[in-house]
Amino acid sequence: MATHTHPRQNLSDLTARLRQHAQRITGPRQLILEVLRREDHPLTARQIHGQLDCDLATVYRSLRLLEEMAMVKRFDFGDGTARFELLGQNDDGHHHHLVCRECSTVVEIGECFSGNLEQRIAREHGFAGVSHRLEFFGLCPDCQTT
Amino acid sequence: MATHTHPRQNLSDLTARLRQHAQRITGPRQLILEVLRREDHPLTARQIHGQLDCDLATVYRSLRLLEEMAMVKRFDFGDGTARFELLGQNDDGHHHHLVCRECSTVVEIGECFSGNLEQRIAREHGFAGVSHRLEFFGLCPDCQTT
DNA sequence: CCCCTTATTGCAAATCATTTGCAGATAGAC
DNA sequence: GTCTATCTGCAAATGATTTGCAATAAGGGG
Repeated sequence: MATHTHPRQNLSDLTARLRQHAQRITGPRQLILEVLRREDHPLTARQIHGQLDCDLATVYRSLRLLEEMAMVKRFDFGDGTARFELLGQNDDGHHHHLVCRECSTVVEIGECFSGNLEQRIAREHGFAGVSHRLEFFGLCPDCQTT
Repeated sequence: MATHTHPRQNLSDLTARLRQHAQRITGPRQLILEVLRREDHPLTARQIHGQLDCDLATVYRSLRLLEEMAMVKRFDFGDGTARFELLGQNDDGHHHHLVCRECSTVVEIGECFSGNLEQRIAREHGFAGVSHRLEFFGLCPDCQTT
């Protein structure tokens, strides 16, 4: 099954990480972390906001902060809306997704192509610090039968 | 060097393709094709509009049309702005880019990981018609020295 | 070559995701 | 409890992209 990467960390671990960065532990931030912890798939800011009682702008601000602290990772499925996932303590969050073109179901993909390709591309073009963004799209089992 | 895929097709070839789809050959459309043909890297709608004398909305509408006709391909570098490239006659446009995080210079990448990975992922999760989106990001030679 | 129908354009206003200014609220140090 | 820098809520701004609508132009038919 979806081998997700969240060690199901508890809230106090999360707030501790927040505190380390000299950030305040506010109500909204705890709520956002709870929502992200509860769901194990990428959520949009709007989806998170829907399960909360705070301003949408605060959700965006908090997500941005959490992203800078490497507590959440931002994903882009090319539909013009960013998705966010909680990152584990020592998780660099490098993984990809398989997204259904029809119903937007998301499956997490652990695998990736060999790092060789990336290194070769970097070398060939003289680029440094090369990373990549990779997502898969297709029709999920349910949507095929429809 | 950038082995780009444009066969440097001429305008009449392009308008012929337009005509085949029962679309009218209008001034703006010809202009947009000319701009895309001249530049061999992905352009934003705004950049295209900057080299033209027609409404920005028309540029968006035309690009969407051309995309549906598979004459241009849309790319997403994750900065919230779509880029467009002209496609060759029998080009499916499948290639990737290496984008400089600093100056946004774009290098076209012909290579891709083996299709095996994609097929295995599709099979493992029961998805059909799986495709992928892959872009590389890094620091170009110029921006490293700065 | 003109006419007519229909596709297309320009313009302005609408959307949508996301950001920002600012005044009032509140964590957390003392 | 006080105090101050950090947050939040709210409203307005931004930027990419889309859309409604009346005016315009492409291209087939005569």
